[in-house]
Amino acid sequence: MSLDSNCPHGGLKGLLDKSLAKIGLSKSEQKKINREEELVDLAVTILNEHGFSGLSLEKLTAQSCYSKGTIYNHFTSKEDCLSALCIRAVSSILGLFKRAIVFDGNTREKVVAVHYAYQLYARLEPTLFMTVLSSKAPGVREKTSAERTQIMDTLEFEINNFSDAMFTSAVADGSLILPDNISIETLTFSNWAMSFGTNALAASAKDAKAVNRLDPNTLLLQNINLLHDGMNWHPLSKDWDYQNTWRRVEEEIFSDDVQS
Amino acid sequence: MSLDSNCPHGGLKGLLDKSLAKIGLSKSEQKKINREEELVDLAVTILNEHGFSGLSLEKLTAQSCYSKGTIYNHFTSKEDCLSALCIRAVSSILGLFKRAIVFDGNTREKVVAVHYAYQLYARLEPTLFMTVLSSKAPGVREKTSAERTQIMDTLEFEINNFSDAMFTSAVADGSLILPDNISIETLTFSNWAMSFGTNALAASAKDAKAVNRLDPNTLLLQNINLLHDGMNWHPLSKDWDYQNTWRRVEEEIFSDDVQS
DNA sequence: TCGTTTTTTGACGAATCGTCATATTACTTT
DNA sequence: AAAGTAATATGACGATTCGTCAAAAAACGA
Repeated sequence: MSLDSNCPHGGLKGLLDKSLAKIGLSKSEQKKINREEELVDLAVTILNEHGFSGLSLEKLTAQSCYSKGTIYNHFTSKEDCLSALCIRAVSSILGLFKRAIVFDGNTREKVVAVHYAYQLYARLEPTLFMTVLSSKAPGVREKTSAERTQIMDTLEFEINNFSDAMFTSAVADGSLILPDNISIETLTFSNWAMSFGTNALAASAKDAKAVNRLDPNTLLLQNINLLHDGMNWHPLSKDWDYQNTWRRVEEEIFSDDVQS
Repeated sequence: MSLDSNCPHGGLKGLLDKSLAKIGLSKSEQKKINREEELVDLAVTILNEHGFSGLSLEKLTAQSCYSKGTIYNHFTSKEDCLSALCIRAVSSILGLFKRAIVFDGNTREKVVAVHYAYQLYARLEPTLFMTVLSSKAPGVREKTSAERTQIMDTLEFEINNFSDAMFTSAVADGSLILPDNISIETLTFSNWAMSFGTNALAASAKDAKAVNRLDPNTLLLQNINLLHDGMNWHPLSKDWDYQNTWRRVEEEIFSDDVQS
């Protein structure tokens, strides 16, 4: 992302204030925000290099140009930092979802596109993807600052509404009829569970025989097709080539991201 | 489990050798095995009390009656210890599966019973349940001793065969016809992913709105029903009362476990 | 009983955690 | 521009954890 550094000892200090003071933000507040972004970027690097348990605020301090105190001024604890990474991850995912949903197709295809987006993120950023789960562990949540918990809740609310809306519009256009005793909320959760479960297992157990005996590229699509067929969502997979949809999503929406 | 202690400073030393020397096991080898069991028990306690990141071999040393060196004689690292917990978890789960599979019903009901067992374990031992995932993270696997990795692979193979066999017999009795391009292996994985995803999210995100707006008791059953219907597995959920199956499994097989 | 092998012990250095008194910087007022 | 005040940054510190290793103790064999 940003290669800029607010490093107090760096030579660029003050040169990059271009976008500060966008109404109501003091110089220092803006600086703090920039630095936080910078620190999260760095934390992502460390997370990818040293894995989950290798992430320490000690390392973050050492690799940044700031001191212990400053770091702890941003993150109240290692867990709080992890939650910041989680927020980064969920924001990115939501961004991908919003790109996916405009796919040109029927509602079931649009949802396939969203699942594609989810899987893409899990594949490109496997560790970051898993932070979403780890940061909800009791021990982590407790040590997360109130503000960050607030932000996470908001994000979660937004992603939930996004998902609910997909199924609501499918019901509206008649392609999906809610099964007995199954609510929109349940469908949102079913889709989330299947997609999360598939991606999590595919990522972390990819060496296991249960996983590597399967084709990773179409794993999620097959699972999602089974689920959507079970919801009796038209057109059913026997009547529509969702493999083709999958390819189209890749080409038409995410071709740039796949290369990287 | 075992309340016995092989503690070198304890007063019971040597009193409990009853079952030693079952062909080929020397006294000391047997002692080591007993102690390992004892240590894993203790590690489970610590894991449940202090959570995932609170588990340290330091604490294990302090709370056991052994010294640092002895502990490190059993577990080459904290991660190796975590893998031992994972093995404990998977063994327990496999045990529950074997109890569930004899449920008196059709093949789809039997699989529902197995999913019930999985969910039961996730509910009774949430942290231990999650070790199965955490212990597959790259950083953990690398630091796990070769012998333990071997054991985990064996267990995984066994649980996989168990699952494959369920679907094979469903195909054999005609209730399930394999959809196009869908293999037994894929079905095993789909079921695993859905069940794991549901249980993991239900456990770790139970405070989140996406989850707590739903009924936790039937969450998994609903998701599994959608999946099995999608597989076109007879009898379909519209033609059979799987809620009743769910209750029967609870009463007839796991009533003792539910209380505890 | 004595000597050899194996196991156990706990002290150690390195890394990490989170805190806090002090130093520095930024902002305001004159 | 200088002085004063408020906000921020610094890094030393004690506590905890990690994993190692030489020495002590126990187990074993003759």
